Amino acid sequence: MANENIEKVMTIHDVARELGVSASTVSRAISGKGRIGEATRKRIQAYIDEHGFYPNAAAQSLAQAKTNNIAIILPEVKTLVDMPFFHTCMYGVEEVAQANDYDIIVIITNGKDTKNLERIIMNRKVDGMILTRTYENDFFAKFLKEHQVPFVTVGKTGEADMIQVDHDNAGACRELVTVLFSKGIKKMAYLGGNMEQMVNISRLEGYVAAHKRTKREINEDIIYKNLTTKVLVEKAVEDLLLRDVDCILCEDDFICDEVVRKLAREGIKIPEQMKVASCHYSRVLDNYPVTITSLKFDIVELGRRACQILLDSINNKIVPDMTLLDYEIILKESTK
Amino acid sequence: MANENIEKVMTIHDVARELGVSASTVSRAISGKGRIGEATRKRIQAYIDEHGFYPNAAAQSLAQAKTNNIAIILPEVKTLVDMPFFHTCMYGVEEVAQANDYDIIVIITNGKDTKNLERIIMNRKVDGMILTRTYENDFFAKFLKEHQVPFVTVGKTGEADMIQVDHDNAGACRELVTVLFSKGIKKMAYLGGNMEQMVNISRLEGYVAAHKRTKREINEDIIYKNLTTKVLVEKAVEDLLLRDVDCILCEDDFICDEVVRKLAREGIKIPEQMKVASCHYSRVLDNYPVTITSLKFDIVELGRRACQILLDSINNKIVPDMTLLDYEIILKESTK
DNA sequence: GCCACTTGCGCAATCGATTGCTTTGTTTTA
DNA sequence: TAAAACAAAGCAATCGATTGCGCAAGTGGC
Repeated sequence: MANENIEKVMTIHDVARELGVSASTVSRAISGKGRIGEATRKRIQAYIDEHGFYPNAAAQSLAQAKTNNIAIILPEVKTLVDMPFFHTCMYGVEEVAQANDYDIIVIITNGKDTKNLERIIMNRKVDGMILTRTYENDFFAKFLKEHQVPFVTVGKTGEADMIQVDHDNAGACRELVTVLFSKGIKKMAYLGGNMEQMVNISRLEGYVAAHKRTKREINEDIIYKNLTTKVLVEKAVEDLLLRDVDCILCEDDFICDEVVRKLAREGIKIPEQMKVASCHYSRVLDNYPVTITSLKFDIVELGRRACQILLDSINNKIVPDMTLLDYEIILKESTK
Repeated sequence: MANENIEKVMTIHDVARELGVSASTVSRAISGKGRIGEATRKRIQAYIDEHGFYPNAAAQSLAQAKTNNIAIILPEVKTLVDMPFFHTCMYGVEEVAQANDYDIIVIITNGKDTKNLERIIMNRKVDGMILTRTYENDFFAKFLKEHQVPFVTVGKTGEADMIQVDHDNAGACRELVTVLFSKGIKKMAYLGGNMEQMVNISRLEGYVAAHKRTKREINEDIIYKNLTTKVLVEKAVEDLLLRDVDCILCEDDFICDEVVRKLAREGIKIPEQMKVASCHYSRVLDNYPVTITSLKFDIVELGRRACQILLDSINNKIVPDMTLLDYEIILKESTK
C-alpha cells in the first residue's frame, strides 16, 4: 500500500539495462578503471548526467572495503563558549573532507570510554580518524595504532610513529615569553590548565625554555598547573599577588578571562600594575576595556591540514610524521 | 608482502564455521529475529562476547537498506564564538544518536548549495537528517520532503507537514516583553537579525504580539531588522537614541553584545538611562559589569529532542508535527 | 500409531556495487 | 590469408550480511 508510492532508486543495473550494456561496463565507465571504449564511456556518462544515477554507498563500501568516511573525535566540552577550538577545527576538517568526497562522522567522547571508538572501527564505518585532543601517553591513539587504523592527531601525543599535526605551541610560547622579557618584564607567572593534555605540556615547555635561554631562574612557586575551574584560577591570582610578579602568562583564553576579571575585582590595573598575556587568542579576549597580548593560531587551517594528511595517509601517500604550523604573536596594550 | 601483516577481520561466516552452525543462525542469534533455539542463541552469544565479533556495517546497510547514520546540517558560521548554538545542539543530537547506536554525519553548508545534500541522500549514506537552521520557505526542507527523506528541523519552517522541534520563541518573547512592560517600560526598541531566518521572524512576532495584547501601538521606526554586522547594530543604536526609547530588546546575544559596548562608549548607563534585554542567553552576556535580562533556552535538550523525534520517525512511530520546548525568563539588573 | 503442528536450523537468493577472467570481434602482422 | 595481438564488453564470483523457504526432528492430540 504505502510502499507503492516509494520510488525505487536507480541502480547500476537499471542504467545497464536501459543502455543495453552490462553492469560491469557501467561501473567501468564511471570509475574510468579497466578497459572501456571511449564511445561507450561517453554514452553512459551522458545517460548518467541526464538521469542522475548515484551509486549505493553501502554496496560500494562492501565491494571496495572503503567507506569514504572519516571520524573526528571531539572531547566532551562543558563550556562551549570558551572552547571554540574543537569546532573551529572541525570546520577545517569538514572543508577538506567535502572537497575530497569524504564525509565526517563526529564522535563526542569523555576521553576514557573506548566503546564507541571500538564499535565504529570494528564495524568498519570509517577509513580513518582524527583525534582532536591528545594526552600524554594517549590511550585512544594507542588503541587506534593497535588496530592499524589510519589516524592523525591534532596536537602531539608525545610518541614517535604517529602522524601528528599541531601548532608549534612550545616554540610560540618560548618566543612570546622571550619577547616579553626583552620588553622589560622581570618575573612572569604561568597559569596552566590540565597537565594531562599535551597542548598544556607544550606551552609550559616553551615558558621554561625561554627562561633557560635568557638564563633566568625558574621559580616553581609562580607556576600554577591544573587550573581547571574559575575558583582555582581566582585562588592562583590571589596567591601570586603576594609574590611580586609583574606579568601573568595564561595558558589559554579561558584562564585569561578569569584572570582579567579577578584583577578588575581586585582593582589592579592592566598593564600599569600587572601585565597579562594569553597563549591562545579567541574572541573572548576582545571583551575587555584593555586589549590583550596573545598568541594567535589559525585553527581552521589546523583542521584542514590534519584532514589532508589523513586522506593522503589513507591513500598510501607518504606523509610527514610531524607537521608544525605557524603562529602569530599579537602584542597589545596588556603588556605595554 | 605488506598485506600479510593485516589481520583479516572476523566475519559472520568465521563465527558460523567455528561453532559448526550456519551464518543465518548466527545472524538470527544476534538480531533475535526469526526462529532460533535458546541454547544455540546462548552458545553463539557467548562466543561473540568472548571473541568480539562486530558485523560489517556496509554489508548490513546493503542487506537491510538502513545505515544507522543520520546527518546533521550545520550552517557555515563565521563567528563561532558568537554562535555556540549549533554546536551545543549537535551535542544533544550526538548524545541521543549514540545511545541508539546511530552515528552522526556532519555537513556544513552555506545554505544555498544542495550538492552535498543531494549526494548524501542519493548515495543513501543516512537514514534521516536534522536541519539546524531554517528559513522561511525553506529550500533544503522542501528538497528533503521531495526526496521522501525523514527529517526534522530545529526551528520552524513556516510550513505544515514537516516535523519541527523548536523553543517557543514567539511565546517566550511575547512573555518577556509583556513582563517588561508590566515593570514600567514605556517604549521598547527591537533590534533583530537576518529576517530570512525563522527564529528571528518568531521573536519579532512575539514582540508584536505583546504590544497587541497590552494594546500598545507598534512603532515601525524602532524596529530594526537584518542587523547582521557590528556596524549596523551600532548605527541602529545611534539612531534609536534619538527616539526616546527606554528599553532595547535584542534578538540575540551577538546583537546584545554590540549594544552593550556601544552604550558604554556613548557613556549611557544600564539600566539607569537605558534598559537592555536579550532574547537569547549565552555566556557572552556574563562579560559585562551589569547582568543582562534574557531568555534562556536549553539547547542541548533541543538537540536531544530533535534527534529522538527523528529516530522515532525513521522507525515509523507516530511523532508530533510540532514540538515546542520550554524557556526561562531571566530578569537581571539590566532591566531594573 | 498416525497426522497435524511447531521448532530449530540450513540453503540459497538477495542487497548493489566491483573486478578477474573469458569471449567476441577487430586490427595488425608475417 | 592465416595467425597473432589486442581492445571492448560480458559473465560470474565476490564483498558480508539478512531473510524467505523448506526440510527434518520433535511434540501433542485422538
